[in-house]
Amino acid sequence: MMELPLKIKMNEKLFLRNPEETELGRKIIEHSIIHIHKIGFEAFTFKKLAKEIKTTEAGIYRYFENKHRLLLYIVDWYWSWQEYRLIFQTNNITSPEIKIKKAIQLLSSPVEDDTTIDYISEKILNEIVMAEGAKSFLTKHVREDNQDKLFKPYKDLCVRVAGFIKEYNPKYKYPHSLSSTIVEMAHSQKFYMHNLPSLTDFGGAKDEKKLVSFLEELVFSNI
Amino acid sequence: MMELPLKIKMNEKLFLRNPEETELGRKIIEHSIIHIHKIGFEAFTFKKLAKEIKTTEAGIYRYFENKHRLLLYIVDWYWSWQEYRLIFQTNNITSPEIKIKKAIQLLSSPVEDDTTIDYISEKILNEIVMAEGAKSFLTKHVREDNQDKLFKPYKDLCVRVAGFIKEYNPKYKYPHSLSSTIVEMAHSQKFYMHNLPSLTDFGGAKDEKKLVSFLEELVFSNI
DNA sequence: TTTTTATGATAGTAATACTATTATTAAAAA
DNA sequence: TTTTTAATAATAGTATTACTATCATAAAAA
Repeated sequence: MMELPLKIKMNEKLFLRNPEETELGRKIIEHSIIHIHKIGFEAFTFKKLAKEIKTTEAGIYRYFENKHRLLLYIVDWYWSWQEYRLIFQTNNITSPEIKIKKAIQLLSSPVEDDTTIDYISEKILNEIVMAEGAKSFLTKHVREDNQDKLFKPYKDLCVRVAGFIKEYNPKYKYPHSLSSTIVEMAHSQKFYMHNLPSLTDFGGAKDEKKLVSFLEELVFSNI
Repeated sequence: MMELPLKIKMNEKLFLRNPEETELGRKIIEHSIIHIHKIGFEAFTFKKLAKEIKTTEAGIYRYFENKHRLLLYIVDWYWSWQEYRLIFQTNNITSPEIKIKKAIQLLSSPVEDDTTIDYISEKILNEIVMAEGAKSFLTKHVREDNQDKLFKPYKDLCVRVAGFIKEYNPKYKYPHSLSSTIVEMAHSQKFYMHNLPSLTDFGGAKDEKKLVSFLEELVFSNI
């Protein structure tokens, strides 16, 4: 796959100090991804992360208000990156069918590291989003967070896919719900596949192709 | 709707002392539901709950190892109750089409309190499952919990609905994935509807009917 | 009646989720 | 170059969380 310079503009409310701009900030992002992936979001603390990157707890608090904001930051980054990939891969394609298929494939296939941003591992980030992503919005403060546009990247991606669906069939009544179903299922079915396989029909490890078929059938028999 | 005596057998690994059997135990369940609903699972603590029901923190720890187990307990209770309702409502129905429709309706429609168990509010429980349910399995110890059969009620329900799908069309390749998609979407689309409406096509408050139509179309155009 | 069982009251600990202060250092502005 | 600013390191401190432990007492079962 072709690579190109990538700069994702993040919502300023996510952080206190922009982590992209400093060495320490980038280290925080890099190692929070590794660390959350390793021990899980509940066990993850700023103190542990500080130790790992040889800074102090207070040092990390200068960048992020709390660990939930940091999770939102990396999850938002992930969805922005996915939308960026989708825009790139569907560019110049006119057929809505192919665009939808591209979207499904992009969201379902195993993620490989994109080397353009060296301090973020997209592969690990993808696993975090599968396992912890829902925690970014399953809180008592969803609505305030939503008003602060903190879910914009996820919503933008869903709206884009919903747009493809509308192009394919302008009369279909539930493009947004179908779109969020695809995006969510692409991630949660994979989580189930690895952890609660009886909730899926994808037993083996190499069954991402079946997941793609499932989602494609789900969409195209509908619209 | 007709009511009948209801006794749900809970997995013994969920608790240290069976909460159904004592006054204090039932109070713990009753008020944990109310309290988690009110302040959210992250802010919920045994100390706060203890104060509410005029017992001590240590008193609650005699029943549950930690708050995650308590969440699992009430979430499991919910899915057992839903499966029970589904069994009851599809009893003597032979048409798989009608059974699937019943399932969708049961899972999507607003929940009313079932008065047979006076210390559990199914209506509130349903809202908890929409907002916090995923946290029961989005942990680093999913697999051990799964081995301990702690997700059995959820899986049983999905397997039952998958069975209806197989009855309807034995050749359909993804009955389990489609089933878990329905069950999950019935809950998460409602959550979105109230909190992140742009991810759905259900704007108004009274749009549960549209959700039912969306899910029915999703299933029947597929199988 | 004795023994078991459940609860209440209280204490204590390590870890978490922060906030605050001061000193040091590096980079930018004057 | 000097001075100012900005970023980080080092340290301390607090309230809350997530538990464990102990002992007394009341109620129920044997």
